Amino acid sequence: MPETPEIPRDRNRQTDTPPTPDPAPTGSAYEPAEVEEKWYRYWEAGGFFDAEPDAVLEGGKAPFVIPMPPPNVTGRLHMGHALQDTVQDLLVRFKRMQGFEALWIPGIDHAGIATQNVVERTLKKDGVDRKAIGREAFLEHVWAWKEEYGDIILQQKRRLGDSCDWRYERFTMDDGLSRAVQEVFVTLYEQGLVYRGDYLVNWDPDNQTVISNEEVDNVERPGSLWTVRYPVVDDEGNETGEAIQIATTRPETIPADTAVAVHPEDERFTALVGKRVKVPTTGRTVPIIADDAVKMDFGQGALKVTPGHSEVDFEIGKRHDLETLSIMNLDGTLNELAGAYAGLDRAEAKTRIVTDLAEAGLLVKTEDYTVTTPISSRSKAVIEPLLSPQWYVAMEPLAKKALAVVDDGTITFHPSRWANEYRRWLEDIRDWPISRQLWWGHRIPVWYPVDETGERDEENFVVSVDSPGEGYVQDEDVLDTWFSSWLWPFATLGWPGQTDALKAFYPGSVLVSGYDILFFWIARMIMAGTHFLDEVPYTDVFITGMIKDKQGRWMSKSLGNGIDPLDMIEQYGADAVRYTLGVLCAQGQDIKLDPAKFEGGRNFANKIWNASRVFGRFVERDDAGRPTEDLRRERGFGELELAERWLLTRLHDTVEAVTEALGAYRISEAAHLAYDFVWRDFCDWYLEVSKAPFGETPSRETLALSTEVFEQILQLLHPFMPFVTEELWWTLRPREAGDALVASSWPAPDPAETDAEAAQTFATVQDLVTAIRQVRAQYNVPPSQDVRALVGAGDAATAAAVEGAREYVERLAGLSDLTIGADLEKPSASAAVVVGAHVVYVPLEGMIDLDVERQRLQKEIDGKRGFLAGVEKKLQNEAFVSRAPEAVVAKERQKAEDAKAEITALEANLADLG
RNA sequence: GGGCUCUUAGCUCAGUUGGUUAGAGCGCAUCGUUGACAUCGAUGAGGUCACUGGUUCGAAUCCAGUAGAGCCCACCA
Repeated sequence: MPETPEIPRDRNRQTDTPPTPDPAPTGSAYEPAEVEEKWYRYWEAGGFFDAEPDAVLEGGKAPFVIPMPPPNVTGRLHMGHALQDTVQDLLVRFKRMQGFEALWIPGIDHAGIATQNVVERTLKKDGVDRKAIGREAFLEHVWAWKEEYGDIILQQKRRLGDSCDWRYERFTMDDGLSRAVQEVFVTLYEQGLVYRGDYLVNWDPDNQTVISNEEVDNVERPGSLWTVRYPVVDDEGNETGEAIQIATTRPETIPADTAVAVHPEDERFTALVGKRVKVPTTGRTVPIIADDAVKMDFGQGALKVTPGHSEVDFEIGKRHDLETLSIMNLDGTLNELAGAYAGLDRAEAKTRIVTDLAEAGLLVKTEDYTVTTPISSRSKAVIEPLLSPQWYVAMEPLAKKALAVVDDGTITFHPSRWANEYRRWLEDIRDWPISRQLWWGHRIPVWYPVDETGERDEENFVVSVDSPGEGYVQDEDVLDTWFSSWLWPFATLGWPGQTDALKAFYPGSVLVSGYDILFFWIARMIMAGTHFLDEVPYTDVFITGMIKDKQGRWMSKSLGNGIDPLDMIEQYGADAVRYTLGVLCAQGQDIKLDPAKFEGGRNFANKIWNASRVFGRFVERDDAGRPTEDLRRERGFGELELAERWLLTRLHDTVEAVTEALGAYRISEAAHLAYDFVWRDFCDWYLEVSKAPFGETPSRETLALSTEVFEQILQLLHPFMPFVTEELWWTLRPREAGDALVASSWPAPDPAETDAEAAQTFATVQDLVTAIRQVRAQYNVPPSQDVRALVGAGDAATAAAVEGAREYVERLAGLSDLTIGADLEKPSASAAVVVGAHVVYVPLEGMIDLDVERQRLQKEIDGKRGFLAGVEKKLQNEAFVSRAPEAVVAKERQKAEDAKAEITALEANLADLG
């Protein structure tokens, strides 16, 4: 049995003193570099990311599990990782705070071809040739390379703040996973789902390996379409003078033709079917056959059949029992079957053959033609369809199960349209060629008997994890990289061992990935999970958009348009990068990324930092700078001031909305909601209103409430911006060691501490303040100059409400005097603004230009009238009043009334101006 | 050849089941250095939601079509 991975069982939360936060920041700007590293070290060493099977199995905690898409061992962190990791970490931290036993499993993929190429190139620089040193020595080099560079990307992920449980870290080539891979191969073979087949494969002549369909890109390229004469011959082999014209884009494969095909219903050729033609460039004659696959309207209506080098032709060949000639070597040169062209590279051969055809008078014409060319997505080499024996997985039985779990809703895709893509692929799936002609990878567990001469018996192989014993040699090939990564969600937990980790954390919760590996990986993981464990690997799949450059192009080395996330972290801070990516992560559209966008995140982090200083500097501290006093609110909700009741109400609503949005993977929305609350509500209004006047210390009650709300702000923002929030967390009040923000609970404001009426009143205050500021701006009243204002309230009750908020309005609008009354005498030479049920007069003796004010009022009145007209038209519409819901109609009526009152007030003021 | 997505302010994009006078960030304009923050504050300008038609009392939102942009599948040699 494979080794069960060693996962420590004790939660090891640090009890040492946590790092010292900067207690009384003196600079005006937040410096992320100083705080990020120390907190990450504290979190990791303190075991704050640890997830324990026992907590689930015995503690009754609900698990939340995300398998990290393992980055390639050759990889460096790029923006795609940064985006996906941000989402994953956000979810993991959020769920962890919500009380889930949250596990994010990290690891690395061995990335067969990519790694082999990298190491091969490195060796070549030192003059070492892979083939010369042999398999064993080469693999030693690869392992050495892996040991040296293999975990760079995981270190980089730490910079981003990834809260993985690193104790679970795995590598797709480690012992446990290797064992799992081999067993899966054997199991599938025993189930009849792995087989060896001799078919046309996608051959990459550069890397000299087969690749799967998914690894091939079809690229349109300018090329040529040549029309070639194939002379018809009689039974004796003499040319009859007739000929069939054939259009082809691949004249270099002519020597491998084994038939010429026409459509059975094509009357132009009916008489010729059954006769033979002479294949140009070779003396061979081949039959003219009839097959449905031929398109009558393409070229001259006749097709050369080359079963050894074309998939369609291969199928035709099977139907007509044609010979399959393979004229190409594995390196893309032609072999001896190509006669005179043997030894030439395929491109060279093409040119030569065209020239020779022309000389022989067999070339009818050459046309420009756009050729769809298969390209290896990795090496960019033109793929050659070649006949080659390979190992395959029969996919249909696996696909059926994987389809069922999406159809029945066990797995949900976000956004849902990806489920359709997924279905489309699975419903029309082809068998998966899994063998690769590489050295770096999982060796195929197939053993061939060898005789004394060393001859391998290809027929009587044994499929087994371990060698059957003396006299057997193992298959030289390795398995496709994806054949190990499709086991990732459970192999990382110790499968096929029945470990506690597996019991506790399988099935997982969410997979976050880009759509680029939907087929490669996501779909196959679901197949593997449902097939081998009878359970889905996760219930939710969140598909992110792909990161493009500013102009919408893919980021690539050749274009040099990549943005290095580490540079961005250095420049703006990890929190800024994370927050910005969170904002941009809306509903799976691709993201055009301009590095300047990170400024927004940086500014937000800075804003939070500075906000804490408004009240944070009044917190008493010891010599080490730690807060010594635990300020707690003593007043009940009802005793709080208006602004405080409003703030708590907004906090409650915001937390609720953010929680809901995160739960539904609406990351961008959650980010915006939190931002608005922190910046607009907390900073712009609450802090401005509650700030102590110059030279005064705010009351303890004010400090207590500010601390309380800010603490929840930090919790709310922590999944987005873990570093700055953790740093500030320790500056608010004395905390026990280990009482870190990362381990705190997701905020849950008391629904009883909300007050819709207070919120309404405060909104009126905001409107009044804004209105007065508008007047000040309109008339360029400098902030240093105090003005008076008069608020005429509609009735005594609203007047009283505004009276209660008098101080706010005075302070925020810069008023020297505020008169409030239900029935005010309007001062002369004043600007008038209507705010809901209130009219605000701002006396501007000497500052006001009556003409300008008249114009402004008229414009305002016209606007309101236009609006009113629209509303009244709606209300006069019998159909609207009778068919629209009552609430909607009532709302419209209210709008009309408000507009009328506002117009009346404004008109009165206009009249007063004379 | 099939399928999917996108088109909303100068730019980049939000807009959940159809009901706001259509929003944000950046940019732009005007004003602002007394103790959180100029990585800031206040105020403002800026949109017939690609186009056409339909459904509906009501459409940026639903349906059909048109035009652009992009992506994914597919054996037209």
